[in-house]
Amino acid sequence: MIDKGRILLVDDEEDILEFLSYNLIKEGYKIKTANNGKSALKILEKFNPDLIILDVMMPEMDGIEVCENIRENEKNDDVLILFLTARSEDYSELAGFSAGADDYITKPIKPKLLVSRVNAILKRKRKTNETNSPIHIGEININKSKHKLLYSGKEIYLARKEFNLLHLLMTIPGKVFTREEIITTIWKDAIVGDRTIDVHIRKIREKIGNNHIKTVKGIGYKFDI
Amino acid sequence: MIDKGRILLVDDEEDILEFLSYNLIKEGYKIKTANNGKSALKILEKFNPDLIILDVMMPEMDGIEVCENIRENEKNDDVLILFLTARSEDYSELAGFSAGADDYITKPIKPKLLVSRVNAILKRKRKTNETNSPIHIGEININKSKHKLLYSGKEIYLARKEFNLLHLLMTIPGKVFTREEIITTIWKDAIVGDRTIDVHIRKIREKIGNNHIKTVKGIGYKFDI
DNA sequence: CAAAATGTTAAGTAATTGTTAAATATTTTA
DNA sequence: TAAAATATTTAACAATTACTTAACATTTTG
Repeated sequence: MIDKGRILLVDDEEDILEFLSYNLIKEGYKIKTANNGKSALKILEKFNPDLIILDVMMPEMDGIEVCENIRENEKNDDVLILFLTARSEDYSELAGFSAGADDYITKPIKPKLLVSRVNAILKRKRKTNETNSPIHIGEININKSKHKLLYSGKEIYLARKEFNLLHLLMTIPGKVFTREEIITTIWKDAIVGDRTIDVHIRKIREKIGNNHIKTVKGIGYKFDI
Repeated sequence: MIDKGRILLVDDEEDILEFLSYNLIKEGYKIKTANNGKSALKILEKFNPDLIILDVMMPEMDGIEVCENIRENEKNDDVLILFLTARSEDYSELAGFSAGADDYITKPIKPKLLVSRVNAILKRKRKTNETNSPIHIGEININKSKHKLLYSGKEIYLARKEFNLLHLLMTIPGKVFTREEIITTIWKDAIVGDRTIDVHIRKIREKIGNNHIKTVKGIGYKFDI
């Protein structure tokens, strides 16, 4: 089955984690679970989910707090957060939204509702992701509208051409972009010499290391994780 | 009472319109009602609501259709749409979200839930929409409606263009505003020379230091914390 | 191994932005 | 309303940064 997306579930009740997992795996999502805020934050670093489903009521660190923690780190700008709240806790919606939540679902959870909501929110995400929104791959975070590149959370400055080039490669990780594609995208109609791309590639590699941009001889370059 | 926002209610049942109106007027919202999709679209043109509450099940044109109609027109990009759906119609959420709804409430409607949901969704909107509300970032406090800038609590005077420019950059911290964006926002259609922006930037930097406004060569300027 | 393609360097060239001070505009004040 | 005070824009030039090139080295491929 195709990878529809990655979801991190956070709840202190094992039953609920299982219930959610069961229904979402059936839909084709990749799932990880955490039963408290701390371990959620830990898993978050490696798992790079598209969506976090977060119970508001948890011992120690509640959902609101976890959410705020997540949002503090710029790296997580583009992860979606969905709250689980008991129907009675009306107030929590307000606090939740201002803490940076994107949506919420009330308990008791109905499978059909859950699934349709998750599908909807992730569909929306994919749509906005295609253009200018931040791309997050592995340790690398690139945000075109902010012209900002984070590598392991550290900001690295790239000049305009370098930035655009890296961004282009990252829009479709794994895809080999031919030299021609690169030229027409980054340089439009300008005519530039043969070594120009290489020099830019070199400068990017100088800054982010040699592990990500791979040369495919005779064709072009690609970004790999 | 202060104008908290404008809401358009659309339902074919008069009882529900009254019930919703009663509860929302009590909260300080301005209300208009329509009992079918056609008249809703008509009212929409003049009333300019912040939020439309839309019943899914209506004769002739159902909520989904109305919603799609609304979203077709770019003018309505920023109006929020909230669906009313009977509990059993789970499927409608899916259709609703993909038609461009922002949230939904299930019938039977509980007043407290309704009100808190509406408050929350409109609060979120105001927060993102309100260009005039004070912005507070780090040591800097800028208040457009008062034309006042505080730096570490101390007032600093900025001339109008300087002020508008700084304010613009601060509306989305981190985002790089291109020179073109800046020109069209601050100068509207006026034609100004190439160095004008730089001079203003320089004056702002003179007053608040060089640590906040960053140059992104070839692109524009951004405000960073 | 030879040809083709890519990598590397440093230097030259181009493009962009910074800085002044003076020229205009605009607003305020008397 | 005229003078004074401020604000804004321009223009000339300096400084900085980005980009490209060219020459040569290295790697890959058939």
